[in-house]
Amino acid sequence: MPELPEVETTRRGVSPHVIGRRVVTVNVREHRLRWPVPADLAQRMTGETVTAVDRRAKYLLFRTGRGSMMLHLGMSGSLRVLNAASEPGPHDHVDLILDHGHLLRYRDPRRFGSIHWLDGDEDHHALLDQLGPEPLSDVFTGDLLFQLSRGRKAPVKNFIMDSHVVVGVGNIYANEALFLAGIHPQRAAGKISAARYQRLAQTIRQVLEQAIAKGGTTLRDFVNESGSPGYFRHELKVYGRGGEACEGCGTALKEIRLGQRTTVYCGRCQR
DNA sequence: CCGGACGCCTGTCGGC
DNA sequence: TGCCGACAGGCGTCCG
Repeated sequence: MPELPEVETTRRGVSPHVIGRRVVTVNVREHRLRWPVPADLAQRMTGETVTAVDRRAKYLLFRTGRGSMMLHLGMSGSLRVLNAASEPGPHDHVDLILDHGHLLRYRDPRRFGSIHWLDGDEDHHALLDQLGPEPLSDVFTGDLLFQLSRGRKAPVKNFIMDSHVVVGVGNIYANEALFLAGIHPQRAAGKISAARYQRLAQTIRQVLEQAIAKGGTTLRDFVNESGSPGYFRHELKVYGRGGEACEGCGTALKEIRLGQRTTVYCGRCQR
C-alpha cells in the first residue's frame, strides 16, 4: 500500500473536501475488512461535522465532535471524493455522504485495510499505542536509530521497517533510503555506526518528503482523492529496477528476498 | 526480548 | 488458450 507518502497525499487531498462538512449518511457495503467495520459506525458519524483530518503513522483520523474515524488503507486501499450520485464499484466498501453533494469513498480490493471508531477526543487505541516516532518529526534522529539498534542482529532493512522503531517506512522507501545512504540492506542493524545512522535518518526523511511532493508512488492501486496516480515511481532509484544499471556506478542492481519482501540494492555502492 | 514465518484477500503476470 | 504458482505499497500474531 500506501506507505507514509501515499497516506499523507490522501490526507492533504481529502481534507479541503471534508473539513467543515456534515456527514449526512454512512453506507457500509462490506464490513469484512482486516477487522470488522464497527457495526455502529453510521450511528456514530451521521449528523457529525468533520473538524480535521490527521495522520498518525499510516492511519488517517477523521475528527468529529463525538470521536474519530480511524482508517488504514492496507495494501490496496484508496479514498476518493466523488459526486454523491456516482455508483459504487465492486470493491467500494464504504461511503460517507457529505452535505455538499459529494461523498468520500473508500475502495480496497484486498481488504487489508481497516476502519475503527475512537470515542471522544483521545487517540486511545491498541493499534496506536506501540508505534514509534514519526519520521518527519524532530524526535526522529540518527542518534535514536543508533541507540535502538544496539544489539540487534536483524538486517537494517527489517529494522527501519519495524513500526516500533519508526513509522511509515514500507518496502519501497526502505529500499530507496538505504540506497541513498549507501548502506547494504542485509547489514546487521546493531553493527552500523552512529555516523551512518545520521546519514540514514537524513535519507529516510528526504525520500519521504520528495515522494510526498510528487503525490506518492503508484504501482497499481494507489490514486489520490481525484483518482490520479502518484508520480514518484519515476524517481525510484532501485525499487522495481533489479537487473538495471545502478545510477551511481553502472553495476547491475541485485534483487533478493529479505523478510519475504523484494529487496533491491547495488552491491558496489551499498556496503 | 528478538527474529522470522504465516496468514489475511483479490488481481495480475509469467511460464509452461 | 488455460492453468498454476508467485508476487504485490501492510502488519498482527504465533512460534522457536
